[in-house]
Amino acid sequence: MVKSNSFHHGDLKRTLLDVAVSLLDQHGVSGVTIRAVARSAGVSHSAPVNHYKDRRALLTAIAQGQFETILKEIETTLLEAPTEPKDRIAVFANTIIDFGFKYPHRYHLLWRGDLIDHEDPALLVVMDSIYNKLCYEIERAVPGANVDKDTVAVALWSMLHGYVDMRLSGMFLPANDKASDKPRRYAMVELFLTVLR
Amino acid sequence: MVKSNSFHHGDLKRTLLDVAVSLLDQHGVSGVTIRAVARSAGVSHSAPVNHYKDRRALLTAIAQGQFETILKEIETTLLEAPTEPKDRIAVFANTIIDFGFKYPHRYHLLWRGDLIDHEDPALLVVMDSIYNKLCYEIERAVPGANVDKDTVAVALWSMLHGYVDMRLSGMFLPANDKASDKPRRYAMVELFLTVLR
DNA sequence: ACCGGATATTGACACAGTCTATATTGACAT
DNA sequence: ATGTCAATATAGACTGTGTCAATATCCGGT
Repeated sequence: MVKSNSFHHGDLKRTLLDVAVSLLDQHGVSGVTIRAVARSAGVSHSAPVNHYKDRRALLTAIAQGQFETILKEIETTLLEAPTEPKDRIAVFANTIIDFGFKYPHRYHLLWRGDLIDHEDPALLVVMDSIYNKLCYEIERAVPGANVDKDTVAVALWSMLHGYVDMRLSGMFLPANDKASDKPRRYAMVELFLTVLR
Repeated sequence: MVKSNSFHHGDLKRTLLDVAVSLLDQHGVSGVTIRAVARSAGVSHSAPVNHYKDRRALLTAIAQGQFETILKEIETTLLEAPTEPKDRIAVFANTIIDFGFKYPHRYHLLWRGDLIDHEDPALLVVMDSIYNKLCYEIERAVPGANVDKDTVAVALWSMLHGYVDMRLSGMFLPANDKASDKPRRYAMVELFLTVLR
């Protein structure tokens, strides 16, 4: 049941989530407290517990939603991407890096295993979807080659995550992200793609 | 001034640091609170302020010490490493990955730019030392090649950090870290090294 | 009309970081 | 030895947090 219920507050659950993302963008994850979210939504400090039992549950919901956004972005971009395998693999890289730089605090939250529930089924589903899509494109790129597809996928995603994470942390400054021309690409990604073939 | 002072407590500053690292290993960074450290050192909750003005200052000191440990480990290992450039580059990879798996909570702290002072001079010095050492070995590996050394260095370190960070976060499970035989190497690292030449 | 479950509020508790005021200690000059 | 001063340690207070329990309020169905 639980249709689009309207009570004191029309669909507070959704409102809480939106407000939480907004606070996240503005102040980072430390600014996303149950009480701050409640304040910002105009409800009592204890109202959110009916919709998210924990701070952890709230943050997990945010993460899940953001992973879904990334997945959707990858899917739509792939629709109009070239058929050249390396171009398609670059779509993953570009999407992830761009998302990280555009929404630094959201990106950081995605990998805060200490703050979110990394066993959450919905979360695992969407992460697996992204990973499997990546593996599929890698398989297309090097059909019979004697490289382990999982190794390539993990190595690539590791590089992407590590780069974004270190850059966003403010601790890794050597600025060298000159993107090249046509379809925007990062030098690092192009370098990595030379391992294929 | 400030020789090895002994007051109520012989060298409390050092004791606080040791206790903090111990708490970090046991309970993660969230367990390293000023008050918990003070309790564990047997002093009042406000005593640490004389040595570390902040929680941030304390955590920064921990991070700096750990980076120095890593640097020292790399240096000593390089002394008895083969002269083959790829082997020497692998020393960086192995040291960082191994450290991460051995001390997960310490590793995580190293990149928590929101918790430590990433402008701290001592911190920057040791990080630069590691980075420059890595660049030096990369330069040796591909002397005149038309690849940007910084791009390679950043790409490699990104991959290492991303891999360790995702594995430690508990959110990236595809287990594929089969190390190969001789000098222990990670498949991912070997894959990456194929981009050189 | 009313009843039950979902939803929201209020208040309390323990813990955190940080600040201020105060007390203690040790070294050093007199 | 005495007194002074800075470094060091303590105690207390303030605000903010997550979480829980008790209570109040509203909605949909009977």
